[in-house]
Amino acid sequence: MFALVDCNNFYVSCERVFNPALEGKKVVILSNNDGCIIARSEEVKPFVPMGAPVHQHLKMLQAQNVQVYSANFSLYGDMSRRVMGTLKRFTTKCEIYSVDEAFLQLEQTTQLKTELSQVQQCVKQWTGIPVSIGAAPTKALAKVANKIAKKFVPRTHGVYLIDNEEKRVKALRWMDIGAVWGVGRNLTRKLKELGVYDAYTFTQLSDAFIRKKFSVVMLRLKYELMGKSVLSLEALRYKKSITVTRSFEGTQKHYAYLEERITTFTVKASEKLRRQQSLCCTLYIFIRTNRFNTSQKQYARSMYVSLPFATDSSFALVIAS
DNA sequence: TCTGGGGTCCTAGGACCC
DNA sequence: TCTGGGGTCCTAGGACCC
Repeated sequence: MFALVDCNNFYVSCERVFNPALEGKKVVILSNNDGCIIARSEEVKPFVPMGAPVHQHLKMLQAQNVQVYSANFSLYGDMSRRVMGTLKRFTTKCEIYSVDEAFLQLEQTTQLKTELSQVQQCVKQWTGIPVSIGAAPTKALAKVANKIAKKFVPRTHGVYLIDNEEKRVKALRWMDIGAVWGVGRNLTRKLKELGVYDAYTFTQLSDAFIRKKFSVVMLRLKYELMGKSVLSLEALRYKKSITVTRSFEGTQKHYAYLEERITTFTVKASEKLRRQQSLCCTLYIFIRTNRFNTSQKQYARSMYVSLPFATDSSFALVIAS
């Protein structure tokens, strides 16, 4: 069985740990430059979409008396490590999937639900972060179970298992196709055109049809939703690419400024590289104008720099950049 | 006026080889 | 007038995720 442990409103929860007065209050967290809303407390979700530009919702935020915070990523990273560290005390079979999610691989026993409730309580007690847990025979189904755990908290208390055929079918019939893991906007549109509106209907399409109309990725998804596990736990993951990018505050017109920023980003990237004890042999540098500015001509340039030897040296990388 | 940042994987098509 | 077939590797672009 796979269990997906997902931190509730992670960034907001982190802020609440250090400022308990925010508990029960409406809170949003903003991206770099305070441009977008990247996290919302439960109370805010109904009226502010994820990723929304702040300036379009300022009045609403004020009217609803929402507490607005700039992101503190180093704090969130630290809290994430604490949560993951706690999970790893329960099992070594743990895949850190993102800053606020982890898959655990566990034996299917009659005690599983009780054990997962204990995990949930332990994480809350040790880190202050509330989590929801969904468990099922495959990763994709664990994702579905997690959605249910979160959606029906009064009944599930944040823990839900899909551990028999009846629950699996019921869950898939309930699940909107667009909410399934791996089905984004474009695939949703395509599937709905074919009359597929829920996850269960998707699993009724033939393998050949899925392979022909979509890709091997979607075929794997079908197997996963059918309860046949094809995605395994990836406990150790080294990043294959490391990125440092920023949007600038306003329009920049001086070459020297760009040069300084690129140097800074390159140094940051090489620090990340050394932290995971890797070397790199290619550098990619790109720049582009504000893509939301429709009144002026857009500009975008990029280039790859192949290094003569693999390195993690800030110096070598900055010279190359 | 103001719109984030960091990742993964797959596929089609071109270049090249025998 | 006729112009193969099969393979690999690389890259850009597109899809997705949180």
